[in-house]
Amino acid sequence: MKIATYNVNGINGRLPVLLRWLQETSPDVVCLQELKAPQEKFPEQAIREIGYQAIWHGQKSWNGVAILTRNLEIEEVRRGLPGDDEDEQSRYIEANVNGIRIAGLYLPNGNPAPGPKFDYKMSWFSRLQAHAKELLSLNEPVILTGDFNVMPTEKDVYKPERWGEDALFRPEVRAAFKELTDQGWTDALRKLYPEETIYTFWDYFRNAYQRNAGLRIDHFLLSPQLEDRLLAAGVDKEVRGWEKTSDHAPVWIELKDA
DNA sequence: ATGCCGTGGAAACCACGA
Repeated sequence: MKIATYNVNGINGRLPVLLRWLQETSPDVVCLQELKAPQEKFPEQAIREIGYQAIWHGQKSWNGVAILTRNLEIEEVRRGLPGDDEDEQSRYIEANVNGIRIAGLYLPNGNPAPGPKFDYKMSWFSRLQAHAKELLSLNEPVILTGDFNVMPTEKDVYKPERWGEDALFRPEVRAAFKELTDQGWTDALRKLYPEETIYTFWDYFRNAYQRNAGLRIDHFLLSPQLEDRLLAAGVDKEVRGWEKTSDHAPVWIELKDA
């Protein structure tokens, strides 16, 4: 089973790219972030026509997350991360698919830091840690995936010395990510490629993609029940070079059948 | 070092992203 995550940066503006990528790579499950569309503007018909069903949590202008599947039933478990009833932002959706609990997330950016946006990021992060702990206690196969807006280590940044104060790389953010993984989650891409330079995002300007000035911020975290089922993982880097493309590239893993 | 690009929505610019 192939599972992918893709921050599309506007699902309607990006629809031709998304459909082409889905048709060329045929992932079984896809988590999308940054739909930037209200609930009723999700392009369900176009996605259905190429063989995918979907659940989504939209929001006007910003955020928005979805889970797509091909020939697999989606049983939605929750939308919205627990721990703050006041949080209106659409950044989290969770479902059971083919015996796996899949959480698709879009962790807040947090810039500028310090400030209220950074505080929101850190509080969202602690809510995620708390919920992730709950999910681990199920002792079932669970995947946390999406745009974490965190480069976990210096290897994940093209120029780490320039990013130390940034909300994606500040020490407390990296510490929060480590605290999360230390619960027992496996960073799937790093497990298979411990030393490689792997990026999932390149800025639109300064020819970042051409210079490979990238960041690794889209991740797959696997519960212990999935560790031995990880067959392969990668980044569909060429998609970042397409016309009218997102600033993120799709990331995927392949799992052995249970 | 930096929103230099790009999106969406409202308004003919602004908020936001990483």
